[in-house]
Amino acid sequence: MSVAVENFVKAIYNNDKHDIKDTKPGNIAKKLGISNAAATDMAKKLAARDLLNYEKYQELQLTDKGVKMALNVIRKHRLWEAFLFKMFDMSLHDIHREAELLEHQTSDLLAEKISAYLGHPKFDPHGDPIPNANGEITTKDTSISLSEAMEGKTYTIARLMSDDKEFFEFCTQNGIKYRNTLTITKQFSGNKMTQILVGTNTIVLNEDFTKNIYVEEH
Amino acid sequence: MSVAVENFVKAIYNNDKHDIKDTKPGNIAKKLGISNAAATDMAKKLAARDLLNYEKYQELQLTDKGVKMALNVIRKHRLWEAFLFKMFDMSLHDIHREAELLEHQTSDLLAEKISAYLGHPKFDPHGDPIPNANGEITTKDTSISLSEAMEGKTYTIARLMSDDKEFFEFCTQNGIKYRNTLTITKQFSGNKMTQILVGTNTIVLNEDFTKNIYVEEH
DNA sequence: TTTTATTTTTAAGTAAGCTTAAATATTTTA
DNA sequence: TAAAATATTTAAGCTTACTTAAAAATAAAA
Repeated sequence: MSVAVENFVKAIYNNDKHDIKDTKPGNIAKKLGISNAAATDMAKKLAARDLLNYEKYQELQLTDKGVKMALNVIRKHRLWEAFLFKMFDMSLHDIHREAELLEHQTSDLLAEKISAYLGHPKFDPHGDPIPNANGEITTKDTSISLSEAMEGKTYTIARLMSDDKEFFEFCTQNGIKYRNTLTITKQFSGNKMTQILVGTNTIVLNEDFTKNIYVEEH
Repeated sequence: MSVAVENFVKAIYNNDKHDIKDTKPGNIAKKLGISNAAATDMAKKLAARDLLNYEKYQELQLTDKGVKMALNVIRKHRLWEAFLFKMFDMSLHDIHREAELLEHQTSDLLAEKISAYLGHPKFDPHGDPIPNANGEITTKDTSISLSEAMEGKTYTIARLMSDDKEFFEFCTQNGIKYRNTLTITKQFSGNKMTQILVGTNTIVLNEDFTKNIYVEEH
């Protein structure tokens, strides 16, 4: 299974989970930074390998086999994140970047060794759940996007979902991290801007940032 | 720099160091498990990129740039070996296999973090020297192949050079490991067979194994 | 030294993973 | 609902990293 295939399957899986459901080739292409034509092409090839269902102009749907592959890669990614986070003093963004590469070159054996070393953690440093060796996520996710949360309420940060370096730098600088607490002090004009309180810091976020922050009721 | 290029350059470097010097495409091809034609092809391409000097029917010679690339990859390989060896209970062969993959997906930053964590080690678990971040090997190598060592003498094991799983299993089972001591008790018919004493074990090795064991005078 | 065996090189071809440009279908909006 | 905008697909083409088969050169053996 090549890097391109693993990334394609992973992109569909992640998109399916977290975006406004749009798994058509164009949207996957955008996530992967490839052309629409390349994505359509790949979709056809993966359909032939029973990793996804493809019908012209329709959404791409992973088969069980495709989901299994995605979860296997995601497991390795998140284990690497947890491991690097524990071992080395590196930014969340740098850790993410390393994991993005290492995930494709990690045997199931090594993944298991890392998992055991960490005490089989259920979450990575962003708060994302780590699938077990069978590709099952045993924790249930009750988190909501901060852009959908309610003014006046206090939440626990459940996940930080982003590939963007600036987002993580911003979070680090402002105490926005996994398991910290925040309160929504004010929402402006249809949730386009959100004012939050983290520790003693009052911060105003726009939607580009709030949509990446997932929280749970306190 | 692709995996194929890194492995090609690495194969020339390693071969140049340790084999009866033969860096012609055919020999490199054999090491990499590709066809002679593919190796010739690659040699021409890498010559165009100033990584090696290529002249028809002649030995391939790495340029300074090529050596630098090789040492950068080798550094990452050996750091991973040292790191995995320290962290996890895995066989030397499994560790080698993981490192063979991870070496190509490791940033200089991560390599430096691993090196620092280990206290900037000078040798990996096979006894191979680890180049520093500038691609310099600061230790001088005075080891010789066991197949060239002398009967009756006692040596310290300096390096175990092999990709072969059975070789490492054999070594592990018989106490043949980095920094252990061995004595050559008998040599047979022009060094084709060598009898050694390791701890309380007497072992007879054929040349396929002795050529992979490097030793230093005691 | 000449023949034979081995290597190296060239040539032609393949698969994966991309690209751009044009054709076709779908979606939006007026 | 028809026109305009957008997205998807098809088609043609490129690069990398291989392959096999044949030609050419080198190395070994008689």
